[in-house]
Amino acid sequence: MTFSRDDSAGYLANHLARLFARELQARIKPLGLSIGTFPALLVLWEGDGLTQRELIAALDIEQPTMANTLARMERDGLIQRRRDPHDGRAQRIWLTETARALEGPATAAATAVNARALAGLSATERATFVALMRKVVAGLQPDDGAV
Amino acid sequence: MTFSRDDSAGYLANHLARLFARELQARIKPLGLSIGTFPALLVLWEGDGLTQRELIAALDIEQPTMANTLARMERDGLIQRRRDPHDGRAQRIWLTETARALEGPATAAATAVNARALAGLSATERATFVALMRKVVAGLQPDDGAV
DNA sequence: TAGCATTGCATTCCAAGCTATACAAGTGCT
DNA sequence: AGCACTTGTATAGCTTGGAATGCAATGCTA
Repeated sequence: MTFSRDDSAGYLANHLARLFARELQARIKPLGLSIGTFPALLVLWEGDGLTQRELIAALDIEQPTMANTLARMERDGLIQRRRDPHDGRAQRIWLTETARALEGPATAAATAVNARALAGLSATERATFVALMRKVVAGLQPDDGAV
Repeated sequence: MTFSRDDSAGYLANHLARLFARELQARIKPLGLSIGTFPALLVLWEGDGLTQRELIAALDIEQPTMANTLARMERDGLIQRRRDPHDGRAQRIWLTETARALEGPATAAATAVNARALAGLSATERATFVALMRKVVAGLQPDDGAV
């Protein structure tokens, strides 16, 4: 009775994420983007001027990871950081024109990746798949040591 | 019509994998293991004496990643590498007693993580979830530029 | 059998994620 | 005002993942 990788949700989730990452990277590299910045951009395209803390809350990323990602984004001309006038600790994050211009092509690339990934599933299966992932994420999210 | 993270299979897969990784790491760190070695160990527990190339094929990991992982495993006393007598390029990978002894506790930890992750799903949902992940992985796997 | 292509692995360099830690700016209390 | 506490970021150091490249051993073929 060995532990079977292909029956393990965790193993499959890891494999799945790597495959998605490979696909997405291939498609957005030509745009000058890398996958780590993508989640942050998705949030900022909806509205920028957020603090690092707000981004973290939206994305469930650890703070040092986000700090690091933002540093790369600033280096690569995707964002600017300006101190919050009311709170000297915080910085508000603003997209550059470059980053704004990438919203269309970048989300199109992500949509294409999702489409390719789910190509083998029926419409019902796709909906089920996404719903189940959402459910598992939600259940795993907090320190749900609930009774 | 913005791109919605929580409707995106790719975003969810990434989030899911991070949550699984956090959980598993917490549980196997006390054993002296880290998550990157886990897939390799699962294969080797089924039978060692494999080459790096064979491990890579089993796990769909890039070669430099595996080389790196194996180097850490050797450093940490989990494996030994011995040259293949018939092929001077290849090395065969053998588990140490330490690594062998960890099979029980480590797979128990992974099983516990899976159980916790899927706790909110019915038995049917669990089966569906795993089956769908497998299907998407399979579809994404090759360079399926099929006509 | 000499030359070339292939194979197996290592190395370098980078991104992206994490933990642990540090530190400065704000807040609250006295 | 002074102090402790909290909050927002940054830094150091590690793991895990990949691309690009190098190199030695092997295999193939003319």
